[in-house]
Amino acid sequence: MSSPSAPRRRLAPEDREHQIVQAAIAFFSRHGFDAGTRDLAKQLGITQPLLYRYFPTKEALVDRVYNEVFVRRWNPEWEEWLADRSFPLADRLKRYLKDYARFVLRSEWVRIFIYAGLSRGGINQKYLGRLRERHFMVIARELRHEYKIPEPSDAQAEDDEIELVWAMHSSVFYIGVRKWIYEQPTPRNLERLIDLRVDSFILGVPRVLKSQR
Amino acid sequence: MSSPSAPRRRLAPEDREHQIVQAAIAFFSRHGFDAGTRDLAKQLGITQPLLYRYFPTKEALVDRVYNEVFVRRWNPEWEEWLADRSFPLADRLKRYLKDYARFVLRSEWVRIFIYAGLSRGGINQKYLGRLRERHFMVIARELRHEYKIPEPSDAQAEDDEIELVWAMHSSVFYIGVRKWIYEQPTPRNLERLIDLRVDSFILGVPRVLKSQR
DNA sequence: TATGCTGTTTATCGTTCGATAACTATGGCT
DNA sequence: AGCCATAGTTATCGAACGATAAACAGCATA
Repeated sequence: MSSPSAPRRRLAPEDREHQIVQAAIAFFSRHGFDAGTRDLAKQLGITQPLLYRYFPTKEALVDRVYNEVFVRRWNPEWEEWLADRSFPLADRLKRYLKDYARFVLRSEWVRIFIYAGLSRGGINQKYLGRLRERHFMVIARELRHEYKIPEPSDAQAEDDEIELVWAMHSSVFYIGVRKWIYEQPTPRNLERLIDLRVDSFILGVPRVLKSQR
Repeated sequence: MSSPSAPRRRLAPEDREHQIVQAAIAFFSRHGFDAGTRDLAKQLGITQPLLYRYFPTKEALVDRVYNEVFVRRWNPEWEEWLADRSFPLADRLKRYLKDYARFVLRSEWVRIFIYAGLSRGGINQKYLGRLRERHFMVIARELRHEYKIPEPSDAQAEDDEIELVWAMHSSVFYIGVRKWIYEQPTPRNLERLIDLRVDSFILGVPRVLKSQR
């Protein structure tokens, strides 16, 4: 609770704006983007019209939230880790997925990503395209290299590879869905879950791909 | 479009109620449960207050939608298929997952399930509990039997099994998330995707579990 | 200490929401 | 053919929404 008569505090515009965006991320990720601007303002300890000094419409604030969450915070090192052949692929995958999970398996990220898909079809497609191009394709290539798998002969075989990467990758993200969307209890040590998934991926997928060719 | 002046049609109450529920499933799954009752009524070609003759509140209608989608339509044969040792486990898993996918990988089901989690924490926990008890535990047991894996020694080892089943199972459901939430193009033949996932599961998971014990 | 810019609040508008009450008219029945 | 129970409509309420205009007040500057 704030004090009974909160003193009116003047902030520098960039500070206030940053504060609003951060609060909006937490607020909308919890209550959805249909939640009211008055409740958001109350959470900030400011009045509702003040939001409109910093954002012309609610829509603009929502756009800002999406951008803040998806466009920023993307670690360019991930791609380098995955391609670094001085480590076994299993280790690279574990390192990558653990850091990626640390970044993405948070309440706000998971929920906003899902909200985005539900209410604005296509807003996460840019993100997913980047994921496919910069991570999945690299993983597929490295997998072929390390396990001497023939190059895909046709588009079908190419899809198969990506699909199996999707399966492993999404099974990690889905841990976040279980926790933050379904509110299910999740095994405490995430690193172990990732190790298990990567190990079974490494043991299973190369043999499946070889048997297909 | 309906004709300019639609004649007022009187339906038997049970017919009208059924019609409303079906339309509500389609409508709310597309636009979310915050969408207005007036638009739903328009889609039905009736007026908004008529909805309140059949459901006391919007909340009641929403509850009805959840029940219709999750509680009904559950094939009890699934559990039998999974436990039927006259077939190899791989075949059982493929048969089960393909039928389960046919049931669950539809726009309304996927979207309503996700909406349910987002706005009503815990409403899908009953469903997920059933999934765990009746499918995941059976799969884990059959896996141990077919691949001569020692019984789990502690709760940790038990969780590991379930987690690896989760990984495969969720990677199938996630195909629906990609298609109906992210609106991504998805490889046309779903059966092949399931075959790939099950094969890599069967090749990878037993070896991971054995190496853990 | 007085001034002026501007960050912030109060008051309020028009719209849309879920929900209720009163009126209308359909179609099975005698 | 006429009756009447009730399915369905029209009209409307109060609350909550996004957004705007005008009044207020904190704080750097002089």
